Parts: sequence; C-alpha cells; structure tokens
Amino acid sequence: MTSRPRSKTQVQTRDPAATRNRILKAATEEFAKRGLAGARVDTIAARAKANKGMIYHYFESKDSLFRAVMEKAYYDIRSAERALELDRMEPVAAIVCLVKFTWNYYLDNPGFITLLNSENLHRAKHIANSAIIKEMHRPFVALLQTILERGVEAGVFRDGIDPVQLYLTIAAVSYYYFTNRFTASIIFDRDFTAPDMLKERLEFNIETILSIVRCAKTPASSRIEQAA
Amino acid sequence: MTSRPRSKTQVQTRDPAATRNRILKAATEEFAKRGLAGARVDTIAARAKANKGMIYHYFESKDSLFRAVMEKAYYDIRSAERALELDRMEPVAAIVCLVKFTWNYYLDNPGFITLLNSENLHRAKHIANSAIIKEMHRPFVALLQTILERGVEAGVFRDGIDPVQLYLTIAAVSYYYFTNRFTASIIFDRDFTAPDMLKERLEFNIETILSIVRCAKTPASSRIEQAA
Amino acid sequence: MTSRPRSKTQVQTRDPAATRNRILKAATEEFAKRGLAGARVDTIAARAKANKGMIYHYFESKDSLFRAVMEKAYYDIRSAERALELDRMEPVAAIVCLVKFTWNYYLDNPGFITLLNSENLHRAKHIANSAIIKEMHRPFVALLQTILERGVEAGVFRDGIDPVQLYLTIAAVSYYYFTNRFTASIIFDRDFTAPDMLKERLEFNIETILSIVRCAKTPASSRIEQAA
Amino acid sequence: MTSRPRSKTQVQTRDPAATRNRILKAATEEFAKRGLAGARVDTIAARAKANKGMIYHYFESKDSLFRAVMEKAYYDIRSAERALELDRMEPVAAIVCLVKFTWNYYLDNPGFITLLNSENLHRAKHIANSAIIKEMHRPFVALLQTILERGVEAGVFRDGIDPVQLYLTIAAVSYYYFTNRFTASIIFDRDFTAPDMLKERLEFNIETILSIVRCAKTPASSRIEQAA
DNA sequence: CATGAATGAGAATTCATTCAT
DNA sequence: TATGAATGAATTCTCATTCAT
Repeated sequence: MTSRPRSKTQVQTRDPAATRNRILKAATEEFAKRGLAGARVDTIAARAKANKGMIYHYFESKDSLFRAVMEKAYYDIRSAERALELDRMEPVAAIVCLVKFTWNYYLDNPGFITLLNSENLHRAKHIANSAIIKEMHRPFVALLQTILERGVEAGVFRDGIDPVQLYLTIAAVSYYYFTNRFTASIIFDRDFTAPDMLKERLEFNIETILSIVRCAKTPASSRIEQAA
Repeated sequence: MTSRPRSKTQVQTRDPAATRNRILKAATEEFAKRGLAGARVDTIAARAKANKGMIYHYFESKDSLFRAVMEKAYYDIRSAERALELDRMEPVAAIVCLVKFTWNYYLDNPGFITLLNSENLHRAKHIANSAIIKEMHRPFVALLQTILERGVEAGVFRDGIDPVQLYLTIAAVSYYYFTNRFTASIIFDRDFTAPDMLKERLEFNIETILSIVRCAKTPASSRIEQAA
Repeated sequence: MTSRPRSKTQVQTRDPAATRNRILKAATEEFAKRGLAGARVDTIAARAKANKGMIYHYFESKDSLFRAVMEKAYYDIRSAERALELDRMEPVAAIVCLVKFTWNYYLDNPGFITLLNSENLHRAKHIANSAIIKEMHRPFVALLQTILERGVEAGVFRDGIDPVQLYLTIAAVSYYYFTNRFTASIIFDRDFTAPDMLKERLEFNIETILSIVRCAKTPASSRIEQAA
Repeated sequence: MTSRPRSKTQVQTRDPAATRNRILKAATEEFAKRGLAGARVDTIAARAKANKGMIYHYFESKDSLFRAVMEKAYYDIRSAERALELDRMEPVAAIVCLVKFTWNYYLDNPGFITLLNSENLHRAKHIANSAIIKEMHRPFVALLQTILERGVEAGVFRDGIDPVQLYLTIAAVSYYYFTNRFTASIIFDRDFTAPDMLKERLEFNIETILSIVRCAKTPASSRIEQAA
C-alpha cells in the first residue's frame, strides 16, 4: 500500500500484439535453450525487452506460456511443410523433398527439437488438450497417404506402407542425429556438426527412406532369416 | 544408561558403498523423470533414504552427480550390448539382434532416453571430459565394423556402409519413437504405447535397417531422380 | 467512414458520477470481503466494470479509496438509524428498536463489520482526520442521551447510565456474534447462521440491554463493592 | 546449478524446537499486527531471527503457519482460563472472575482479537478442520454450564440461561470495546485507551453480566462476595 | 472521461549447498 | 559416516500505480 515509485520508461511500445510476440519469441528461444524447468521467466522478460508482469498479463503462467510456444512451434513447421506443396510433386521427389525439408528444418531450428523433448519429458501435458494442434496434423497424414498411393500407382513404391510409420522414420533419422549430436560427437569421436558430416548424413538418410518405400525387386526369400 | 533412540526414517546402514549406490539409483530415477533442471536434490535424498549431506559427500554437486549418472547409464547399456555377443552371430542375425536389443532397451529403460536428452540440452558438458565414456565406445564401433565386413564377405550386405551411420539409424528409428511417444500420440491420434503399436513399430524398424544393409539387386538407375 | 468498433466489456457511460459510484460500491464489496490488504485494485475495477485508471482518477490511491468507503459506510448506517426517528418513540421502545436495528443492520450488512475490523487493524488511520465522520456521530450520542433521560423521567430507566457505554454494549452483543460467527460455529459446534440461532440471539440481546437500563428495584447500595 | 555461495553464519542455534518457537512467536506478532494478508513472511523471518527457508521447513506455507498461530492462540487463552479454576469458586464470583479475566486477557493480548478477526474474515477456513481446537472447547462450555447450575441451586442465578449465549455476551462486551477502540475513540471523541475509561468499562461490563444472570428477587446481601 | 498496456518493487516459495552435531 | 537444521540467493508470480493513446 505504501505508494510505489514510478517507472523509468523502458520500451513502452503500447503495441500489445508486438509485445506479445516479443515475449513469445523470447520464450521460444529460452525454452529451446534451457528446457522448461531450466528456463527463467526473468530471462524471457529481459530478452523480450518487456517486464515480468507483461508475461503474466498475456500468458497466465510459465506453463501456459510454454504451451503457447509449443503451439506456435508446431504451427510453424507444419506451415513450412505445407508451403512445399508436396501434393504437386512426383511421388519419389515428394518423399525426397520431405526428407530434405525435415533435415533442414531441424538443422535451422534446433530449438524445435529441444522443445519437443521438453514437452515429452512432461508427457505432453501442455498440448494434451490442444484441439488446434490435433487439427493441424490431420491433413498432414492425409497428404502422406496420397503421396504413397500415387507412388504405388506409378509403380515406384511398394504397397502397404503405413504413412505414419514412414513419417516417424523420416523424422527419426534426422531428429536423432540432431538431438544427440553433442553426446554422439563425444562417443564416436567425430564432429557431427561439420559440414561434411551433415552432407553425408542427409544422403544416408535419403537412401534409407528410399530403400523403405521403393518397389523392391528383391525376392522375398532374402528376408527370411529375421527370426529372434 | 539406557540405549539411545534410533534416528527416525533414515536407513543408517553405515555401509558407504550401499549408500552411494542408493543415491546413484535414486538420482538416475529423478533425473530421468524430471530432467537435470527439474530434478530436486531433496527428492533424490528422500528416494535414496539418505540425506542431502551424503549426496554432497559422495558426489560434490548436483552436476557432478548427474555426470556419474550419465557414466553409469552408458556403462549399463554398453554392458548389456556386449553381453549379446554379436560377434558370435551371423551378420544378418547380429544386426537384427542389435535392432531388437536397442528397441527393447529403450522400451525397458525410457529413462536412458531422457537422460541423454538432458545431457544434450547441456551440450554434453558433463561427459565432455569423461575418458571412460570414450573408451567404452571404441570397441563398440569396431564390433559393428566387423559385422558389416563379415556380411559383405558372405554376400548378404552391401559394401561401403559406414558403421556409425548405420548405428545412428538403428538407434534413431527406436529412439525417436520412444522419446516422442507422448506428443506423437496426440498428433497422430494413436496410442503409441499400445502393445500392437509397439510390435508393429519394431517390425517396421527391422525392415528398415535390413533394407539399408542388404545387398540390393536393384539397378542403380532407379536412384537417379533424387534431385532437390 | 464506417463506425469504429465499440470497446469490449467496459461500460463506457461517460457518466462520471455513475462511474465513481460503481467504483465505490465495488470497493466496498471487495474491502468487505477481503480486508484492506487482501483487496485487489484489479478486482475492484473489474467489479465496477471500470478500469484501474478511473480508480486513481477519482480516488488517488487504494488507501484513499478505503477512506471513502469507510465514510460512506458510516454515513449509511447513521442515516438508516436517523430514519428510525427514535426520538419520537417511547424510551423503552426506542431502546428495543435500536437493539433490533443494530442487529439487523449487521445481519444485512456483514461487510460493515469487516470494514470496521480492517480500519481498526490500521488503528483508524484512514478516518482519523475525517471531520465529517466526527460530525456525523455527535447528534447520535445526543439522541441516546435524550432517550435515557426521558426514560429516567418516566421512571422506566435507572439513572446514571452513560449513553456511550450503553451504545457500546448494544453494538457489542450483536457485533461480536456476527464478527465471530465462523470461528464460534466451530468452537461451539453450532451453526450460528441458522435462523433459530439468530432469533434466539436477538431475543437474548434485547433482554440483556433491557436488564441494563431498566429501573431495578434493587437498592443501589448493593452494587458498591465490585472493586477490581 | 551454478554453485551458490556459503552462508555468513547468523543465528545457528541448531535447536529445532527453539527455532520453531521463535518463528511461531514472530508470526503471532506479525499476523496480529497486520492481519493475514498484510503480514509479510520476510518480516516474520527477520523477527524470528531465522530465514524464510526455515518457515517453510517447519510450517509448509503462510496459511499453514497462520493455522498454527491460531491453534496456539486458542490453546493459550483456554489454558489461562483453566488456570482460574472457576469450578472451585462460588457461582457469582466465578462469573465475575471470568468477566474480569476475559477483559484482562484482551487488554493484555490485543493480538488475540485481531487474529480472530483475520480468521473470521477468512470464514474460519484455517481452523475448520482442526480437531484439536474443537476438543479444547468442549470442557469449557461444560464448566460454564456447571457454574450456572450451581448458581441456580444456590438461588443466586436465574434459571434457563444458555451458557453459550452468556459466554458470547461476556466475550462480546469486552471484545467489542477493544476491537473497535480506535474507530470508537474518533467517533465518540474519547480516548478509550485511558486508564479511567478502561476501569469504567470493566465495571459496566460486570454489571451487565450480573444483571443478566442474577436472580432478580435475590436479597442484596447475596451479591457481596464478588471480590477478585 | 476512459482504456488497458506497461512498470518495477515486492511477495511467497523453492532450492542447491553448507555445517554443527 | 550420517543427520537434518540452517542459509540465502534465486525463482515464480503479484500488485499498486503510472501513462500513452
């Protein structure tokens, strides 16, 4: 109650949307860098050139801010993906394009990976009830399905491939590389961030995915010995 | 004099090694569950039925304790892997066995994944100088190399496969599935923890890895159109 | 140019007096409910369908707003009391009427009690210099004095009763019941808010006050020896 | 995680019970002075020559600390009351003694009143489930009942007086005086804290209570023994 | 007059770490 | 070795107040 002093005029944009965006951007960076628990609200405020009060004004809590960050992150990657217009490409080209896109997206946005890791550490509780995120992904699976079907029709893809299993693998081969690049560099004593390594890995990944989808001429007999 | 009352809930083993182990185990669980930043020293002490003093007695600091946990985690998985005696198996069987082992290890030890994620969030700083971890992995890569070579000689594997790239992929296709199982369940509206899904994924992964290594009869021409 | 969109939930009366009144009413409710320290300026603004700026425009500060609330609260009870026109009643009826009025006022305005408690917690600093409040009460004491005198003349009241002591007791027996109704309900394991209990208490109080004022046949001498 | 600096050695009693008591005492003072919402955990810690961590170590939260304070406050007054051994006094003397005790307790412990006011502002939520407090008061009501019965038998008290109604009035006439002494001093333009005023009020209160209980027909001689 | 974004000093609570016993 | 009380610097979140529009 004892009267509190006046401010020192700092940013004073008086542009609510801009302020909210600055906070969201700063939060994305901070959460990506330090994880949910490691992120500091103070740091986010400073980075956003806002003050803590604003964070709680626009987003209610640290967790709630994290949810907003997750939604934006998913929105961004799916938007970029849509922009590829994979449905207008030849099936093989579309798959290769998706592999490259995924690789490059993780390469350019390593924070996306750490955000996902944080959210999964929390068993996806922040997005569990986010209808918007579910909506976002329905058309994506449908698109993959279509590409696979077209490939089968064109005789370039095997039949019976689950689009979700395929996508999980496309994501996996790139994701794993980036998420574990620091420990892997130590364990395998290589610099996985070197340009050569990156190039090599992307090529390997493309081969991997193509070898999954393409119409194998290989006789089935060669696959018999997989017994436990 | 009558005997003094025993201290309350503590364990009071006066067994240093046991205490240290309980702490290490408790820390592994807590770090796995909440991440490095989210883990609480108090909780670790409680879980270990020890007290905070002991933690600092045996492991200097929270970070240092985390390092010990990481070393133990790597030691455990590599030991289990060695126990497979892959070098005594047929090449294809060895690869399939490794894929299955990796899958099952992640399935049974989901904490291993979150520990790795935490360490990578911190750019592997805790294990960066751990000679022991580097030593641990050298023979592992050599083993893979041998398996691949034997496969090539036996005419069942393609030539020129980098064992590290292969291993990254073997790990990736399982790791990604588990690390992202919570967000993926929401996004793809499936329960990725259901037994059927697990079985399906493992089979898909085995196929994926085999299609990478096996001697493809496919004419090289089919791979031409990978242009961007 | 098309008309500009109206502002959201606000009232936008552009009726200064009405806005001020809404704020005062909202503040009374909030202070009554949560006490001075517990009240929130935000909540008051929301409740008043005004905004914080208006609060500071009409009332300088939270404390100052509280002072205004106190003045209004005193003004209201004294006005209601005046409306009883006790001076036109028989002495006994007047006293009984005042007891009932006081009881009912607290019953209907429990917030008045919590406001008083808040102000006393702060040692009455908000009203300390309020000339208006002092003025308000002078005639009130005079009125009581008159009633007592008329009662003595009529032979129904004892002589020598201090009107202030009497009023303190009239207020006390009702006030205490209401201010402590929650803790008392627990301590005495009764529901003091039940209609039966309320009725019983009011009757008890009327008897108490009447036994104080009425002309006792007991010789005065018998009460002499009560020294501390 | 970045290591935190060592302490500066402050009180370091290493006497848990003493520390807990210091905190409880300091909290009682602070809550009494500023109310629950107005009290500052910082201030309590400082007053207790402890640090905030200790407060949360021994009492879980500010609210929980408040509950402990309330329980102690009730325990103290009821203990002091029991020490009066009212059951060994003559009925009239017992009642007068209780009136005086209540008065003096409030006079000496004004904080008890503000604590009660705070708890009632919160609708007694802190003590609502406190079995210990309920237990504490059962014998108290029984004692009053006995005193009244003995008084009736001795022909000095009227019959049919509810001990709870009586106690509410005994408490009320003192409580109200103290809780409202600051606003009343302004309103009635008297200094209610002056010794003369205190003496006068206590006498008035004793008369009030006696006029409630006493057998109206009783010869004056029966009221002589009201000594302290 | 009215709005609500912005400010920054707290306020409650947490937590890694230390240390007397 | 073992205990857990004690420390104090954060950390998240709140809130009275100001001010540009």
